[in-house]
Amino acid sequence: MKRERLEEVAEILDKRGKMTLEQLEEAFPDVSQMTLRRDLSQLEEDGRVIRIRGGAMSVKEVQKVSGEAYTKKTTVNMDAKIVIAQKAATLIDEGTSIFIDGGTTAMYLSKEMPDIKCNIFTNGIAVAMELAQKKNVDITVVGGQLMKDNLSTSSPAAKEYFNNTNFEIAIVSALAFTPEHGFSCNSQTESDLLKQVFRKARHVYMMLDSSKIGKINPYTFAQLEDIDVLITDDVFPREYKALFEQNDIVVM
Amino acid sequence: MKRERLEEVAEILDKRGKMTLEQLEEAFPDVSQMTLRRDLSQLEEDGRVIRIRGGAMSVKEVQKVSGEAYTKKTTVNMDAKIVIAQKAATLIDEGTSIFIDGGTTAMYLSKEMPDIKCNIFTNGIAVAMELAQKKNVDITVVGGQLMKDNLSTSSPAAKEYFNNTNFEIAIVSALAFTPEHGFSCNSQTESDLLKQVFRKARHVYMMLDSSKIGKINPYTFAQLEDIDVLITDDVFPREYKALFEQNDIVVM
DNA sequence: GCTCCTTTGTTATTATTTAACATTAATTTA
DNA sequence: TAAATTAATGTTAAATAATAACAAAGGAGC
Repeated sequence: MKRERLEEVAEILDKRGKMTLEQLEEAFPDVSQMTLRRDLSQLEEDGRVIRIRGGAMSVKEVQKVSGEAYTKKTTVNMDAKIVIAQKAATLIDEGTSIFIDGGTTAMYLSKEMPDIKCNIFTNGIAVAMELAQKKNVDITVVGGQLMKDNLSTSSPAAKEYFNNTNFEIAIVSALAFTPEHGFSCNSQTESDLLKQVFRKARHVYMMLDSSKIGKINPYTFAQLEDIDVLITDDVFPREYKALFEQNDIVVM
Repeated sequence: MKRERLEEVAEILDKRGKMTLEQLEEAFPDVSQMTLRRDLSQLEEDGRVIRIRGGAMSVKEVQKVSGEAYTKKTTVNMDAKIVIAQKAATLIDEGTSIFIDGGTTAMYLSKEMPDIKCNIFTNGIAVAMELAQKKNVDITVVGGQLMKDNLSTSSPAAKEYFNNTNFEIAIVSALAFTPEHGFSCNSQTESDLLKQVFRKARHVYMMLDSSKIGKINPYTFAQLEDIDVLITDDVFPREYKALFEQNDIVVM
């Protein structure tokens, strides 16, 4: 109930750019002003909205106003990534030990995830910061050199460390996929780390939005047979879907 | 006169990200609040600033906020910490290898720091995210369990890792200090980590705002003789200053 | 010097936000 | 399932901030 409303408020603000509290009250006649205020506070904490006197403004709008092209990866295929992340979030059970990577999809996943008792290992510091808001989640961050483009860390030492760690699930995404080259990324040490994670994980879930298909990145970290479940969006090509299913991969 | 001030207001806002009117008044003691308000109105029309209740925010900051998970923890003694951080930032030279801790003062330090070639090791993920914006800085994040209150990580494995790492400078802060109990924090593993860092650092700089004095936290990680330079604010008690200087510590 | 115009300061008014508490709904636990 | 706990919402009063309106001060041009 609250969750949905929050989402709606964010959406209408993204659409209209800027609204006064009065306008928001008109749009949501069933809740009090105070509740809307509280919603805005929360959206502000999530970085989706800026509160201004008398109302609020969507961050998207601010970016437009400032005239700067916002070239971050966070916007590429963002809607698909959110849907994928929401789906993945439903697969997380209480008490499990999970590895999550540091990609943008993982970032959305950590936002959507329920606040349940579980152990999460991640190499994404943005993911870690997001998860830090959930009080039941225990977080362990992989150490190592930070890559500035995707805010993820990796190191040979971390790979060693994971020798004696086990995961129920590893939820990762790739920067690129082709049937011949498998799933690939752009960092050697990250690739090594992920290979090690897969060795220790009981199930591997791959989040792959369709924009990644047909692309190749330098370091392959997984082939079709390494993964168990594929979570993707609805424009995922049919022939690829068949290919995955032939390899006993559940496609969602 | 007006033009210059407008420019200055815009600059300081770009730098500090967000300021209350009160802070602006401190920064511009010669003009009235109303004038500053009018300045903000104008900057808002120019699209350089977003006015929020109680102050304003630079558009640049808004863009950052939208990318990051924004954990707002408006700090106690924030002004003192900023001054301390600014001072500490001047002590960083090109090409050095530096350890920075994960405290809030360190967070401000990473904002104020120049974008020069250097290697920074940190156990603070908020610090790491901030530094990620500087393209010349090479960042290594300490791995381990994340403490949600201060967004810092630590682990015995990280301590091992630092056995073969050297630092020119370690810049840290403490949660508490008394002459008898030394510098203390609230985490055993973090304390262990810092002790190890001090062993490998040529110089240790301690950032300590005066609100920390006379307090005690459970884990002592350093005594007076372990540190070389103390960076503090101007309400630091005189008798403590003498005490530090007796121990060959430079007080700034 | 004066006059017009811009900038700044002061105060009173208005509007918005926060805080505090009461109430209801939802979740957990026994 | 009911009781207990926690989270969400609503209501009101109090605090806070923003605006408006006007007065005063500073400058530029004559």
